[in-house]
Amino acid sequence: MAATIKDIAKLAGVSTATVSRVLANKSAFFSEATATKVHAAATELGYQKNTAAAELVTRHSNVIAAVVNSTKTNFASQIIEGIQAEAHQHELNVIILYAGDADSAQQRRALMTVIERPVMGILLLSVDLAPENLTLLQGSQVPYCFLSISFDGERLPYITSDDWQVGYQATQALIKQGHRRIGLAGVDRDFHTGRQRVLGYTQALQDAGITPKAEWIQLGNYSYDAGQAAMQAYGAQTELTAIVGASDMAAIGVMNQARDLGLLVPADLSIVAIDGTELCSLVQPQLTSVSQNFYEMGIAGVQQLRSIETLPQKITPIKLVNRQSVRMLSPE
Amino acid sequence: MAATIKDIAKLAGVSTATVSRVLANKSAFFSEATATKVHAAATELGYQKNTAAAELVTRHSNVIAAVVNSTKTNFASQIIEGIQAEAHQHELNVIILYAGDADSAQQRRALMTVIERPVMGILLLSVDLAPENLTLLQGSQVPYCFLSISFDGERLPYITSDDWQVGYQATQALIKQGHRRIGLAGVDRDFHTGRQRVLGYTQALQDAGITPKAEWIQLGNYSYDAGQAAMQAYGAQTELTAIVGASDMAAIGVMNQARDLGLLVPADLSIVAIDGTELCSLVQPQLTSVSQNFYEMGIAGVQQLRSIETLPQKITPIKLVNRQSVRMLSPE
DNA sequence: CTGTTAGCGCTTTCAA
DNA sequence: TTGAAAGCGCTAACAG
Repeated sequence: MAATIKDIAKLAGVSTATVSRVLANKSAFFSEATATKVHAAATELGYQKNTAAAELVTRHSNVIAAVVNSTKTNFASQIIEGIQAEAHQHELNVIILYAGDADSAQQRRALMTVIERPVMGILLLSVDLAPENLTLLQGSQVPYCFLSISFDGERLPYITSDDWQVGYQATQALIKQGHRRIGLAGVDRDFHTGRQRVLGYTQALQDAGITPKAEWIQLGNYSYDAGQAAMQAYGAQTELTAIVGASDMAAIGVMNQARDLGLLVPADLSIVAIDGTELCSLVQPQLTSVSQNFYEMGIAGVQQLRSIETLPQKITPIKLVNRQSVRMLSPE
Repeated sequence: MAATIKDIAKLAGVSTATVSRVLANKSAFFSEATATKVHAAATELGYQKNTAAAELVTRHSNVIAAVVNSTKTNFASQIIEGIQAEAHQHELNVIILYAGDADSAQQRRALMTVIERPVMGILLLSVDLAPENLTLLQGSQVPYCFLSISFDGERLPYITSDDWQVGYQATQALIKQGHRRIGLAGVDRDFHTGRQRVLGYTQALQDAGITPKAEWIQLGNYSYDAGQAAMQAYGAQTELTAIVGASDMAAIGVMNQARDLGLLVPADLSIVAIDGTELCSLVQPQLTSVSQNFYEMGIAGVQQLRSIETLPQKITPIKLVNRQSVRMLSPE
């Protein structure tokens, strides 16, 4: 049986109120003498505070919950690092929950575990909530903010990159190197994020006077497999000289499949990845990428939760990072 | 102000006890009629249970906390998936905390957040606890188990692979392909796990009549950088024909550095990685590995927590997975 | 089947 | 500076 403030009170010969005060360090509300007694008793009993009980009365919590869509999202860790850094700066603790990929039941489970307990806010990393779960979240009164995902009509609070720009800049980087037949591999057009990337991609081509063919865009779910499948669809004889991978994983899928088809990167095919996680510098050749600032997303997310007024949307910067997967194309 | 069972009780015209009963679905302790009334009232008020309050009285929690050493541990996600699968099977929820790499303060923070609240158990993934934090953990009365890490003298509960075997089998795999001058790159000899791997490696060589030179073993912290540094130390003119990477990351570091030195894998240098995460099939050539069963570690961890009797240690199986980074060496 | 009562461990007025 | 008392939201005897 764990010791409680009651036990301490008895041992120190004071009231529980006093114990509570010195333990909470409400200085100027107790004397040095009693403080010493109380602390002594506490250590003697190996006292561990029951924060849950305290939160029950203060109706206040210092934990932030980060809900992640799947263990496979390789950029999540960067966001989480940002969250932790900012949270710890403000004496906030963070817990992480995995909500599964597109599994409404798993999402619900994760949401429930945090909603049913006192948390000061919920950050949803790249999770596309099922409608019923969104209702649940909104009904919970807990402040929340989506990270690395955006929405169309609904006015949900989110922080992410400008996905249109992401698509545009990735494509433009290739155009600048002389490429004109450029694919886009592994995007998901079912959601806002993907649609924006497609739009940016298309616009970049059109601004260069290029009309993209429908088959240049290969849809998918941003995964390695999606990248592979896309490259298979393009085929060894593809007219494309460059491809934008919808994510790092997709880009790697494209690259490896290209190699299997006998295409060398970047000699035969240039690739730009979207995300810019450490994966890009792990593979050979290292992938040039449009890199998102995931760390800052995390920071901004915590700030959003802490701010009273909700300025619903925020955009974090992106930048092109040149590595080794793009080659300048000389005019044919 | 969120609705409580009191509100429901009032609205439904019953006692809070009854509300509690139907909401907890203690069937046979209430009539259909009242149940309907209560549920109606609950939905009308948008009631959300305060589980923290409930746990306070039942002194019971259904959440398992997984403490992970760092966001960079790339195999953690597999363990977590195992944990979740097993946990959900038993109506348990899981939360994850990051404890930082070797930062005692961060460790403490993570531990505190879970110890101060009701959790049914704590799983520590590959975290090497500072002595004072171990004391903290043990004093908390909460069941715990280490995963993917082992200890020497102390009788701490842990579940992991047989690291001696890991080292032995990785080395042996190379020997079987005709290699005799084999390095070990990126191991950390400061901890039990690393020491065991070194021992296994050494024994495998000796069993083949080979006496390893001291410089064949390059110490490090299992990271990409450690792998790179190791390969740099070996140098382009190395006598080694094969290297065991202490982790996937280390192996990739070795491989990329080797390429920078003009060495081709596996033509000039064979590599076996330890861990066998998806990283191994992402890189080119794909890395042959001694693969650990991380998913099963997660499952076993939850089972350990649920079992009354603590059978302190458990070993999960490993297996050699042949990919593309090892080449048979013809006799010179 | 249902209500009354007590109490989980803690904080916070209010009085002293 | 301290203690008594009330109560956070919930569950669990116990009695009816």
